[in-house]
Amino acid sequence: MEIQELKNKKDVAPNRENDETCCVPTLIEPALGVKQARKAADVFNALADPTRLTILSLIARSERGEACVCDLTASFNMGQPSISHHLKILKDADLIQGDKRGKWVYYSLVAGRDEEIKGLLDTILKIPLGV
Amino acid sequence: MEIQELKNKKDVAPNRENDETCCVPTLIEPALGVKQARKAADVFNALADPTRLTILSLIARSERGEACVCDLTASFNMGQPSISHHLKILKDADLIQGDKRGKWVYYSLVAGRDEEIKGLLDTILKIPLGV
DNA sequence: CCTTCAAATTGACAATCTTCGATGTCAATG
DNA sequence: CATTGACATCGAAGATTGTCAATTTGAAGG
Repeated sequence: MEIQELKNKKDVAPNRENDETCCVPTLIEPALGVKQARKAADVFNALADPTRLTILSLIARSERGEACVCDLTASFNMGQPSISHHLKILKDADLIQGDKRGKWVYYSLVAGRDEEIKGLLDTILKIPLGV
Repeated sequence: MEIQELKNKKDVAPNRENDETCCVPTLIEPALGVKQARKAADVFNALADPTRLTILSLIARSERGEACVCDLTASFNMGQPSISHHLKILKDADLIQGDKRGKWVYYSLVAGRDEEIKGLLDTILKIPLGV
């Protein structure tokens, strides 16, 4: 998850008049800030695990839009600490929020990003499984 | 990137009539197939790196919708093998395609998934950088 | 208080990822 | 056909990740 600065434009040849002569880069516009790329990668990284996607899906499709850790733990062949670990990653990426009520903690999609998150899931889940 | 089956429904208590008594999971509907979750996680994983996001952004915003490896290599403080490695990951996730013309290989967004990919990038890049 | 139970945290380990340097491949060119 | 340049592949080093077992925290109830 290391990050690197884009090289200064001056470091690369400025023009490509004759396209076939040599590899003279047409450097593209200020594409994406370093911080922006890092932040976006963090969000995608939170989504880059089957368990976490399933957790999100379970929460998104649950009757009340929330699920407690014990609900989730019961749904996987995996220890409770692992589920807590995944929940923390989703929470750090601002995808879910926890609400402690009594002894239980109920997780739901972050208010206001509800539709955005469901949209991301839907986009990806439309992809055919291939082969 | 390990995957696990959802536990059988029978493994968890079936009802939650009295909400406050105990943690009796309301198990949610067949949320997400294992294969589907894995495939989706692979795609998100390909997007979960700042360098790869920047590469995608450079390609998407380039004048002709494509860039050769030397263009990209010139844009990063990183060796050419590393760029090739990232390109392979993006290609394996069916996000980009390579076209060899002469000595050069030109990469572009996969035809037909053009808009989908740009949509994913836009969704995430709208996220405020926060703190 | 003392116990119980839900959830978070810690420490350890194996597996995976990012990067690099070195080498291999393949098209163009002389 | 030998060389050059663009790109891919390989092997290794170091960092990061996912999982588990053990422990800790914190609220509820006796």
